[in-house]
Amino acid sequence: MKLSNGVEWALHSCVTLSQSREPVPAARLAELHGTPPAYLAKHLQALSRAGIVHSTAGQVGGYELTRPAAQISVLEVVRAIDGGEPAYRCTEIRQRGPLALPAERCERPCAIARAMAAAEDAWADALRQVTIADLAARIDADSEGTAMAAVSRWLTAAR
Amino acid sequence: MKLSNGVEWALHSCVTLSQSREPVPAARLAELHGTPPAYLAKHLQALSRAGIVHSTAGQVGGYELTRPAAQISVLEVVRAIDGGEPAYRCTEIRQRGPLALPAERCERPCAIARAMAAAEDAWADALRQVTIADLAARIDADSEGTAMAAVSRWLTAAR
DNA sequence: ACAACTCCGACAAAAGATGTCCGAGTTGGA
DNA sequence: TCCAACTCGGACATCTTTTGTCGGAGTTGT
Repeated sequence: MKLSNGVEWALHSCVTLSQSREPVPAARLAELHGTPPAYLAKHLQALSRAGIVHSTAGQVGGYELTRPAAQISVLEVVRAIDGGEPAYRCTEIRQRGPLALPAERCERPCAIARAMAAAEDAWADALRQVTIADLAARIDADSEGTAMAAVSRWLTAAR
Repeated sequence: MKLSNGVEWALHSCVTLSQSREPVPAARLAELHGTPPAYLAKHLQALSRAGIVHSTAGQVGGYELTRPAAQISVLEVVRAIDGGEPAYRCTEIRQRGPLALPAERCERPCAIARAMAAAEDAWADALRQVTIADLAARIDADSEGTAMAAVSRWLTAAR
């Protein structure tokens, strides 16, 4: 079970975007994070499709959050990048082989699938309760209140 | 984020093994579950390396559980197949780019990594509380007490 | 001692993720 | 009104991971 690497870049990008009210180009975000520019842009497109960020073209274009950072959960970002499909998907083993069950007795999911789904629900709930604003606040607290100000300063100064 | 397909086969195999006190060959399990025999054997080897099952060679050989099914958690099986590495692993973005933090201020994990790790802990806790015996009992309950008996009967009869 | 059965690690094929490129559209200025 | 520069967006290679397969080594019962 491996999570796409772009999830990390997307989360950092959202935290960065929460510190700027002007649109930020993808190339600027890539420079700040030290990532391949074109590939980061690909993931930002996924965020745009999910309705998390809004893209404006043109000379002063770029990406910006569609909502306040406190209303964007980490789960939303992860789902946008990684896709909403569950990590464990049942192949319905019980309907194959010499002891195959008839399809009419398989309306409820398999007990194994239920257990795996419950675990994934717990994982999703944990991510749903954390917002982008929370992440920004925690990162700021880790650096004693200097990190977010530095990001905001760099975003406007580099223009 | 995708979980290996072999996890499902391994869990079903463990439930099946819990119903037999004699060793069961990998080919027999593959026939029962309708899976590629050689590939299932590969995953059973992983379970053997993790100390969950014990393999005996020879004419009447096969796989059997090393412990009572009530003492084997689902998490153990998942970890044995999928590997214990966390799904989200931090690339330390904060140490790259123009606003890179010095390494000595990065002893604690990044706030984003902490949030993701907490979610994975919740996922692992959910799977740790379910045992192979629980799965067998639930599958049996779903089929009104006929499934496990049928498995046990098929395992001995097909010999 | 033999023969048959088992597991086990090394070898290909397929899929997904990663990374890159150029075109379409839009905006600001002349 | 036109132009030029900048932006995003989807289509195109490259690469790692997963999936799947095979024959060999070892062990057990006859």
